[in-house]
Amino acid sequence: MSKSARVLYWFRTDLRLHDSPALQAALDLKPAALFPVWCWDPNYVYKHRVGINRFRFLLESMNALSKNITSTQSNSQLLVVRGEPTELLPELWKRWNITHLVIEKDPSAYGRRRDKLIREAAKKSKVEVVAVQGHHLYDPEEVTKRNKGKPTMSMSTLQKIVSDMGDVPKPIDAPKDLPLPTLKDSKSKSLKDTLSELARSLEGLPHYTGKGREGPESVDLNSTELGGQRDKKVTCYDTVNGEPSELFSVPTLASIGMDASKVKDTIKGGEPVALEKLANICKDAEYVATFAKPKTSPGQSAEDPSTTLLSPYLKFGCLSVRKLWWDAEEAKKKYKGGSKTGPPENLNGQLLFRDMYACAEHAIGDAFQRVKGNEVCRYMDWYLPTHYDKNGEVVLPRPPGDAVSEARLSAYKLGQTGFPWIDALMRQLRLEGWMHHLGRHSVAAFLTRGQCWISWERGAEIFDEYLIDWDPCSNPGNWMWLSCSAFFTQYFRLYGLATFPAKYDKTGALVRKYCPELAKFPDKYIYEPFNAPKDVQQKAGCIIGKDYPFPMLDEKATKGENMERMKICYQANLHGTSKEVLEGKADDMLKKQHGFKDPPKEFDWNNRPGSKIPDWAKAPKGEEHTTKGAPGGGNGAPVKHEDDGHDSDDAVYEQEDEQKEERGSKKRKPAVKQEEGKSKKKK
DNA sequence: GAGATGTTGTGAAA
DNA sequence: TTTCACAACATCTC
Repeated sequence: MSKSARVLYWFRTDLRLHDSPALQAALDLKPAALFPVWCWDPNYVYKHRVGINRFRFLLESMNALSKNITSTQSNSQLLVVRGEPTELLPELWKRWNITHLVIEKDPSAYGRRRDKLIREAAKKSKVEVVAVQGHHLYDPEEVTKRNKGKPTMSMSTLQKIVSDMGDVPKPIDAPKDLPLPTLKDSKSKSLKDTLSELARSLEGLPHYTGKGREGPESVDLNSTELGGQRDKKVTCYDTVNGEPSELFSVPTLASIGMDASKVKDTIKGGEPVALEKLANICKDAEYVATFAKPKTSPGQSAEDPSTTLLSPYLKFGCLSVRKLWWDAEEAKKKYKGGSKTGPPENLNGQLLFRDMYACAEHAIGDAFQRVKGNEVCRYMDWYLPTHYDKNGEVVLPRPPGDAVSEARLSAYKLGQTGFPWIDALMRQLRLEGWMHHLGRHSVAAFLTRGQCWISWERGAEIFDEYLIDWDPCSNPGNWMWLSCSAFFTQYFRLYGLATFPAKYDKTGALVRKYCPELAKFPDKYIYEPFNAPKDVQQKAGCIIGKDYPFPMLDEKATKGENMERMKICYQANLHGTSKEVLEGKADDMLKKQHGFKDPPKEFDWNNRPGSKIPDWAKAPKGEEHTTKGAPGGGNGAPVKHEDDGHDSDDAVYEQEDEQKEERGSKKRKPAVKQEEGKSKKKK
């Protein structure tokens, strides 16, 4: 049987050749032919929020993989076909006489939904499917089974389960040879011949014209209308297998309608880069052996990170998680110094957290990315929640929420909140597609339970769009953690917008880098330039309220109100699957029972022009500071943005004077007036 | 049922 | 630099 096996190896979550148990399983079939395929899925192009940086990283990784395949087998390469996998793959099986489809298990909810359809199609086509776990340390399916179908909600739970599952498997080497991707009666002598033959075999296939099978057909989540980064036409689906001059080639950024000049490619994709980075990290045995995540500084940039910055490579499978695990173990052994760190704070512990979120997501499914229907997610009456239609489908674009929250979300996304620490982090994210884990803590807590009281779903969407390493399990998992919706409950622990970064870097290097308009402020005021006396601001060449925005809210006041509000929500003890939540009555109930306040109503944008904000940090032309195009849509609230910052000088000085007066009493002037009357709990 | 524990808070006091 | 109160959560162990 195995002699005549003809394998289609479908790459998805595993853009590598080293330590790929699935690829090994394919080779174990001793196939007569092996087709290394990437199906350029329109659902990923249109129906997932993916920004330029993640697409760039993915395309680089695909190109690197293709090169790697060719250097292993000169007459092979990554065969990129463009179309809906459920339609296209069955055609390939038929035309290439495929007997086996081999895949690395994709444990995400979307992956499982897609693969279920593929399995059904394969059954009809009499193609055998071989699916092998390889993306995590342990198989989320197996862990969930051992946890009786329940989500793994704590590190100790996960550790207890996996302690019975044996060691993490040792990594295996990359194959030294690969079978050829040739047709049964092939006469090809070269890669070029092979590609031509394969292209001829696909003649007559219609090219894909839709926007993916998932969700409403017309919706393109990455279009600029919906706040995305696609401003040009998608052309990658004009052919099934690429242009005749570059058959089965990796698409370009331009062909997915995105402009590469808009991002900074600090983090390069690909398996070779990943392996080199890992080797360099493991050379420093002390670093690996004493690594303690909470002690690493969020104030360092991607060029000189305090962490490994390997997450993007794990996300796309450019790096095997088992290789990282065992190389770290080996490095640790070499360290003869004092005390070594252990899980959960060490490197291996970080990988265990990744598994914990994957296993939790596996048990919950699609709802893991949302509040509603998510049994582990505590319900809070956040502003800007996700809306659903009568059929329970998410409404896109999202109907507008209150104007102030929309405006705050927009400023947050652009890094123009008036809080340097938040703005530097958000601009770093937008520009480079990465942010230190503790920086993510800061901005996530700020948006949700800390200051803005905006749903973590909105924050997760922004991360979804900008982060290279976005992961369907870790990202929502961490947003629930930081918003105290799940996994973590100590809501009285909150990150200060100046105190927390100052713990790591009193000089504010990250702020100076990403908020250059603030670069000349003395250390004392770098995280709170709005507290600097007027002469200091003048000397720094940056007047707050004119060259850099005034803070968009009062940090301490919102902190106090929101903490009280968290307490009330915890007492109400509603979750995503509570009856009141599913029936849409939770907000009214909470409001009635606990006297919650309405959303804030005033937002004085005239005092937030920010004329010295660098061009790259500004909103795209025509979308300056409008909530139109906020993630998931918006109401286009009347938020004004003055590019030159001179139109509203009177208002600026008025505010500055008030600020000066209040400085004596160490109280900051909030940009948003406080609501009349405090919320009162009834107990 | 009590007490300890939980990767990653803050600010004052010792 | 370390320790503890803050006002207080859920979960795990005994």
